[in-house]
Amino acid sequence: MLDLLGTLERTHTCGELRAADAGKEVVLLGWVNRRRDHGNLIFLDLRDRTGIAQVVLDKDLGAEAHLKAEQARPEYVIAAIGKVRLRGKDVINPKMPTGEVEIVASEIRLLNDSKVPPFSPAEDAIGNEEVRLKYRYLDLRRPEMQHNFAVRHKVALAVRQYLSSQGFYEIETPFMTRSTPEGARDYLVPSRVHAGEFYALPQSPQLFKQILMISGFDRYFQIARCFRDEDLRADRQPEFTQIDLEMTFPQQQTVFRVVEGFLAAAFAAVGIKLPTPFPQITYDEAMRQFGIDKPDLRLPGLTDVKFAFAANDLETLAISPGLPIVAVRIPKVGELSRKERDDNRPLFDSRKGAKLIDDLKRLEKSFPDAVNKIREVTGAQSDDLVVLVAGDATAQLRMSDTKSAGRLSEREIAVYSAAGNFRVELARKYAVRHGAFAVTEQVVGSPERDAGQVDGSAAFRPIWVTDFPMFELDEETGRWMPSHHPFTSPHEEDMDRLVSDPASVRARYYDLAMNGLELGSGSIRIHQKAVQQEIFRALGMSDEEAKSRFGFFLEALEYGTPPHGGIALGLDRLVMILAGASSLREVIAFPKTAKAIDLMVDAPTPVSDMQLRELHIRTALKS
RNA sequence: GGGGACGUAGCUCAGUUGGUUAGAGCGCUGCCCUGUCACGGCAGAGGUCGCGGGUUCGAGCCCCGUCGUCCCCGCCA
Repeated sequence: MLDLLGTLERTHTCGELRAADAGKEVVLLGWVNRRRDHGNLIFLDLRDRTGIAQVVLDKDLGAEAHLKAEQARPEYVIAAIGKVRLRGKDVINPKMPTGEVEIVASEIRLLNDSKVPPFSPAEDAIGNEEVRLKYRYLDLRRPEMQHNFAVRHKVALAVRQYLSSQGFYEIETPFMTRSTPEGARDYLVPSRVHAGEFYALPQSPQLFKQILMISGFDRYFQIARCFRDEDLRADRQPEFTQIDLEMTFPQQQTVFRVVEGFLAAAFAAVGIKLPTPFPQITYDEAMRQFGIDKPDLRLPGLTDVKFAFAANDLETLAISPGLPIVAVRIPKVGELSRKERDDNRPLFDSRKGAKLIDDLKRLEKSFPDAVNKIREVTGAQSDDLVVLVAGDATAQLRMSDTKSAGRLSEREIAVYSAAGNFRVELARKYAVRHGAFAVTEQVVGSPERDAGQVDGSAAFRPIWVTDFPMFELDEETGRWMPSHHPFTSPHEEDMDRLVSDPASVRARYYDLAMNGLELGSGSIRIHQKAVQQEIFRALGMSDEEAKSRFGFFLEALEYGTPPHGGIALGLDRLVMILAGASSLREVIAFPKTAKAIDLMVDAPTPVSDMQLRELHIRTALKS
């Protein structure tokens, strides 16, 4: 028989009781985490969001309460009414925050029972994502998940407070909008009223926020849901949340200061000091130093070692003399065995003409001076792993090697990124040995975070990457594509090369990377209609096409559009970093599987013919 | 669209060269137990080996197909 709550009210949460509360009459409400039944003495661990408290039932002190406790099972919802008591010295549990006290219950009410759960929220070790996602409410009861969402809440709140203090208005934009067939695939919403027509869910509020600037709101932000119908990854969900902001009259640095401000506030909210300002690097420099546009600064970058070789060395080694030679150094990994090197070979991408030299010992036999210089210039300690990446002189490639004004050529980028990606792979594989990632885990898991400010300067390494190329060549179509989106402003002094040398045009586009993850990207936008039209043309879009897709926006640009710019940061990814999680699913309450299915509500589903008829839709499925 | 890993009790997993009645730990049920906190002790229940087909005297194990979960490539302006 279940009991009624009646007029009972909670006096304390389970996690808050301390020695100072001894003697208080309390009412605790929560879930039975565990029951330890000693016969005439029963211990119930009562759990709520705040923690766990031990409730004691002594048959001699109350047979009725004891009987209720005997009936209680894991995940029953109960009320424990009684008195807080200091535990005896020998039965204090130092592992629990509430371990110095216990509640001697005079009454237990069983408010609800529970089937035996498919897995226990009380257990630390949890597997099988399928079961976790199906019974998501049980999974979310686990303290770890509760913690992740506490972090998420605190971060979102800190961001709102900071941005509000800087004059930003939070303004919502529509979920049902128009499809703009660039970029990712849209999720579509059929219109009942307009047969055969569809709304699209926004991939981002991009054009709306620009129009809010045209509308004179000066500074806008939104914690905005975005939708992209593309295949999933551990760090990609079909719907995700961005901290989206836009402001009028910004310099790039203005945007940076705002973002640094709210990130520092967000980190502070979870007890971590994040130093500002963040370092900045241009895209070209990032490629040269890290071989990737989202550098992980927790490990050393690439080192240019071309100087160490003479021209005929390169010939002997079949290395392209015109391409860079860089060293990848991973500290403390030690010398690799033949087998380890063979195992690592598939992690190296040689498809675009990059060549890996991973046996420095062997190289040293023929080129002792070169290897010496390399060890010196990379600052390699004796237990550091060093490998070389260069251009393969024997590679047959149909890739343009034309350099445009001062920028990296495609083949140079190919060598750098082969090295950069290999660096990331090695870093991931040998994380235990180099220990650079453990620093982050330590800070994330540090219990001192609640008390005060933990130094995050070594654990979290943000960096701004600036001056991306305006366009990228689409290898399939041979068309120039915008690196970011077509509303990004080119550098004013590069404008005259839009047609003559598009590859050399730099965009006022910037990324924020942290620990090798892309956290966000933004740009200073185009605010003059003529420039916007020119960009559309450079992208191979006819004026008619531009008008039919973005006519409303081009028109808005005609009515006094102020210079403006902004950025969007992935809230889910940010929380993932701060929670020390390895998947977005750990920080999204109701995520979808890799096939974009919600296992709890079982979505998507077929709908009735009636519904389809109203929407003027017929499915093309073969039955 | 492609590649890889996994799928055996409610959960985590073992299962040898294809061979009799498929195991362990946790959980669950019952009984015992007054200081446990991953309580302990005794006894017990619990299996469509993801699903379908094939090979074989015989399949959890081999083959083909299929479904699901995860990771990656493509994709994600």
